[in-house]
Amino acid sequence: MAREMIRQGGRSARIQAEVHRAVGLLLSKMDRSALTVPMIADEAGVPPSTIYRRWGDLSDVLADVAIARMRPVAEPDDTGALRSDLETFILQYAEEMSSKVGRQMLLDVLSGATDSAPYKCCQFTYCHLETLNARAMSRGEALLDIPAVIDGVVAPIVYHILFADREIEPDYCRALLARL
Amino acid sequence: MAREMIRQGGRSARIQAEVHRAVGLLLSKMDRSALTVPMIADEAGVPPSTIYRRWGDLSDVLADVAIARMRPVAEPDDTGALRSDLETFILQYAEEMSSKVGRQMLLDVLSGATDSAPYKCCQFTYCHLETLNARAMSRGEALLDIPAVIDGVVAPIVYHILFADREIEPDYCRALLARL
DNA sequence: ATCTAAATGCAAATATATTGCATTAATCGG
DNA sequence: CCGATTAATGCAATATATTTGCATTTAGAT
Repeated sequence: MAREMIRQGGRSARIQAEVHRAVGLLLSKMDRSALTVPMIADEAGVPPSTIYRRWGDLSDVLADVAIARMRPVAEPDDTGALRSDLETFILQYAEEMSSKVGRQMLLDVLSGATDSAPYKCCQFTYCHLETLNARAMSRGEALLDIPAVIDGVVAPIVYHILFADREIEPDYCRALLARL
Repeated sequence: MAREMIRQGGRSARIQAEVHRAVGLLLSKMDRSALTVPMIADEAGVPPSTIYRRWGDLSDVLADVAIARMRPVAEPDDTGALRSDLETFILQYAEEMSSKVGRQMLLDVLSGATDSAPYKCCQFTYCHLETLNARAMSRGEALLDIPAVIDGVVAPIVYHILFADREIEPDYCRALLARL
């Protein structure tokens, strides 16, 4: 349903913020699988029908919240060299996503009805890497082959998080990086 | 809920089969997002409560059906050499999973309440590759590094299918294989 | 300030999910 | 093969969630 609001101001924005806050609060107190739309509505102080109309269903609300939470709030750390910038970013990414809530956020983004959400989500990663490249460029370093980093490092990490077939330790991430 | 039946025979097995058949039929006729448990129950000729009790909820039923459909029914094709065996398998895997229903099956398996389903699902791939290795061994060929194939080929394919950030063409798959 | 249509709130109607209890039938021990 | 045991089912009642029509509010534009 409506990801982009047609009306930006006042009440509409307030409800969006309240719903996001409510979901965040509830997720911190209870299991995701127990969450319901009426619950969120109650916590946010709006009638359930408002949520159903604006978002569609529970999975859409959760996808919307998840992508909002994944949106980068700050520039990636500047460690002085591309190689360490990349390692820092990858280790942080792996740590965030391999937690229970991280994996669930990924699944929420992927399972929502909004076709563009998964694409947006991986664009966040892409943009991060472009920032590292821009920095490297200003330092005169060789640049990353971004698709190669995605395929060779990010993809295996995400794969093993989603399929839960191995732990994601820092050493494993470093080994993937070393293969580049 | 109950993935493994305690009672294997007669009615119980018949209901399981009927529910799987019903889901398959309905999925071929309508959109996944429109599917409901009462609908499946009606098509399968059982009361909805039976489905709720045995599986839990809709996402569990779909995960169960998806993993059953992904379970390999036959040995992978034998093309006479490991390299071509692997290429054949990968191209086939990519084609099956990159379709709309393939992507949805992956998500159903990953999102279901059964913790073991995602693991089982990627074990199917792992076993396939082991079969190729066993064959290669009998031919006296060098063996695949299976984790490297998963990380270097399968993971990027799955990543791009799930995040829908690029088409999965055969040439792309071949390029991934070439990097090994 | 006024107008217009999007967004909301409310409540009724509908659909879905849960649960207790009686019944059926798969499995086990003889 | 037969009866005993109990998991699994079917049914119906109940609780919960979702959808919808309509009046009202309000953001954004003129």
